Amino acid sequence: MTDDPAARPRRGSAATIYDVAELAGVSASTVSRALSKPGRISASTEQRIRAAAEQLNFRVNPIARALHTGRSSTLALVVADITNPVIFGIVRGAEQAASAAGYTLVIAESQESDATEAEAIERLMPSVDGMILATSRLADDRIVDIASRKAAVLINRAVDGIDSVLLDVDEGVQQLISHLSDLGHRSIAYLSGPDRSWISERRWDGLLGAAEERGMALVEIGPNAPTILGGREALRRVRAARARAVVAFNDLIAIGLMQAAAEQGLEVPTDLSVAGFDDIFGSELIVPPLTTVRAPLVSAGERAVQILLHRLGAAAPPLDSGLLDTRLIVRGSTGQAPPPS
Amino acid sequence: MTDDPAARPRRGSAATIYDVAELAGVSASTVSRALSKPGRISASTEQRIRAAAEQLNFRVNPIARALHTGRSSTLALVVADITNPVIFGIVRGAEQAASAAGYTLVIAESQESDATEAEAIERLMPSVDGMILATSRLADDRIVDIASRKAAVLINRAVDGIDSVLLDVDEGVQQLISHLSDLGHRSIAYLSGPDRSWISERRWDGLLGAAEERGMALVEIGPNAPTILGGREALRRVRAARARAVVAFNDLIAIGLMQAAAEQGLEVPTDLSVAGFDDIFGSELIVPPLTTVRAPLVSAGERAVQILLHRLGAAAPPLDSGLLDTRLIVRGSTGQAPPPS
DNA sequence: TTGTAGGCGTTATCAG
DNA sequence: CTGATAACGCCTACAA
Repeated sequence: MTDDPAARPRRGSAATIYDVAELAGVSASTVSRALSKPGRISASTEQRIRAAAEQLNFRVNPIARALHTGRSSTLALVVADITNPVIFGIVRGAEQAASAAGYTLVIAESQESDATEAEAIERLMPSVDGMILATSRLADDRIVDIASRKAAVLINRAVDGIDSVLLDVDEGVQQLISHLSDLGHRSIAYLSGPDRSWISERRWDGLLGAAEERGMALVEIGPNAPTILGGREALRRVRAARARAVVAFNDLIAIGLMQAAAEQGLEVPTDLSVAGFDDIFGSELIVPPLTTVRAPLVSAGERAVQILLHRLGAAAPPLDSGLLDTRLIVRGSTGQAPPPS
Repeated sequence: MTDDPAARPRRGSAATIYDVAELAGVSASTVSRALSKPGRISASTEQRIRAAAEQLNFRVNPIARALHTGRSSTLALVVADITNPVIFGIVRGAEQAASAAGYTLVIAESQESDATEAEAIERLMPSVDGMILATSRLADDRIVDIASRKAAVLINRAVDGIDSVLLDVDEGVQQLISHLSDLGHRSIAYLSGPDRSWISERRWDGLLGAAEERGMALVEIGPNAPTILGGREALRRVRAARARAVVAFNDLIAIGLMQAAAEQGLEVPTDLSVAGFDDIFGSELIVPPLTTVRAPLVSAGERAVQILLHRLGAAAPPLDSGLLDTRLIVRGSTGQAPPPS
């Protein structure tokens, strides 16, 4: 006696399993089973259900599923600054790995502020299955706390007991120092990154060790904002230090330094050798092209997702679980040390 | 007679409004009200509820809320290629505007494939409140279909009846053509973008109009992949065409062309003037720095989000609703036309 | 193999 | 102003 609404979902909104069930003449739970665990259901009904779902253009509602299962098939990637080209590679790698596994990636930017970062994390926490912290400004204990509540993986930072994707800085740093040494440099200035940046300190440590080995002098100039502007502003102190070879925390700083140097008539690499880290887009575009320690950023993003998926039981562990290699890319910004004056 | 579990939520998982309610000695619905619409509740109970929520470290579960309200406070941004620097600005603007409004941004990459794009959209559709299609490869009718099911806004593409953020190409193009004309160029080659790219055709149309006005010759060379490699591969045809002034679909193509030209001993801008579109990161880094038509990408991303939020009733309409201005940035890659031979 | 009956955490409706 | 109660769409014991 009621009219038959089976052929279409109610009022414009998306079809539900009930609509499909009605059309296929089965119960909603059967539909649910047919769609989520194929094979555990009679072939003929499964056939009918699939046809009905198709006809209704049905999609499971990930939100409803997530509410019940507690898993949203969503991963969060938290970064300090989206405009930093270092992030691009990580984002790309993570996005590809995530979507290949049927996961969605949400991106949050902390804008270099730990308060903003903490807030973004809290906000995202209930709706993601895991978090990737790519350039966290958070203190170790905050990170431990986060990881205790949700699967988490760090990129380029180590905290005891927390999964992380680490780069083998030493490898590239050794190559870099040896390269500069070969060019006759005996003294190096390191333009450090932001204060309390874990990765900046790792790079500094690596440089320190490598410089000591070769009896080279090393001074630190910083902290510097990890941006082109940060590099430009560092020139003054570089000149004051009479540095002839500068290693910057990242390529952005190196590029800024080179720009400012050029404006003041300083020749790179004749008067000043400059090297960076990361090998971002743009590093080989500038003149002279930048000598830099390349980091496999895309792989880092990929691996972070793989680790997370493995932790979530949604994938096999990453094939290769060691450190990611870094290596020196020699281009034109480093040259022979000027003769001692 | 039962033990009192009020002080902590059950077994490790996050606290719910019931936990808060129990601790505060009120009902769950009161908690819900107190937290979502402050003021509509007695000050004292609201006080107590807030304290209890605080103590339990309670966060509303966005998934549960979304299931009931049908709104997830999430926006999707669909792009063709994350590695394309044009996207960076859009992502940044969109992310900032979204998170400022308490919205989450999810990013999906279609990898230049319309099938992948359609799939990503279908997958995201049920769990977002709106979609931004930034570089869609989809046909008009598919887009219309999507927009009929979910709030949608296009960037850099117009489809009848669909909201979009458009750039005033003509403005920048006029300036560019007039600039080249002033330099004595009478003939221009346009390196077009991907086949069926809406924006490439708009740029072509603009160039055509401006060139006609000035009686300049214009030829199209393409289609080209919108990448550095695409630009490199175009050099051969540029030489064959004896072009002295080239306008590339985007900066990436322009940069690739300049690289290849330099390798073959062609001087820019002496032998060849090159200009691009977008003013991406890197355009002013290369040598000579690239003359380009700047697009306000960050603003485009911002405005797309604003439009969406307005459509969703979550914000006021964008203050300025006209076309976004583009304008010529003259740098070193364009120069005097060589004397007629 | 299939159906029934909760329940996931929240909000909205409707009484009180 | 506050408290029951019923959805939201899906999944999963438990029954049949």
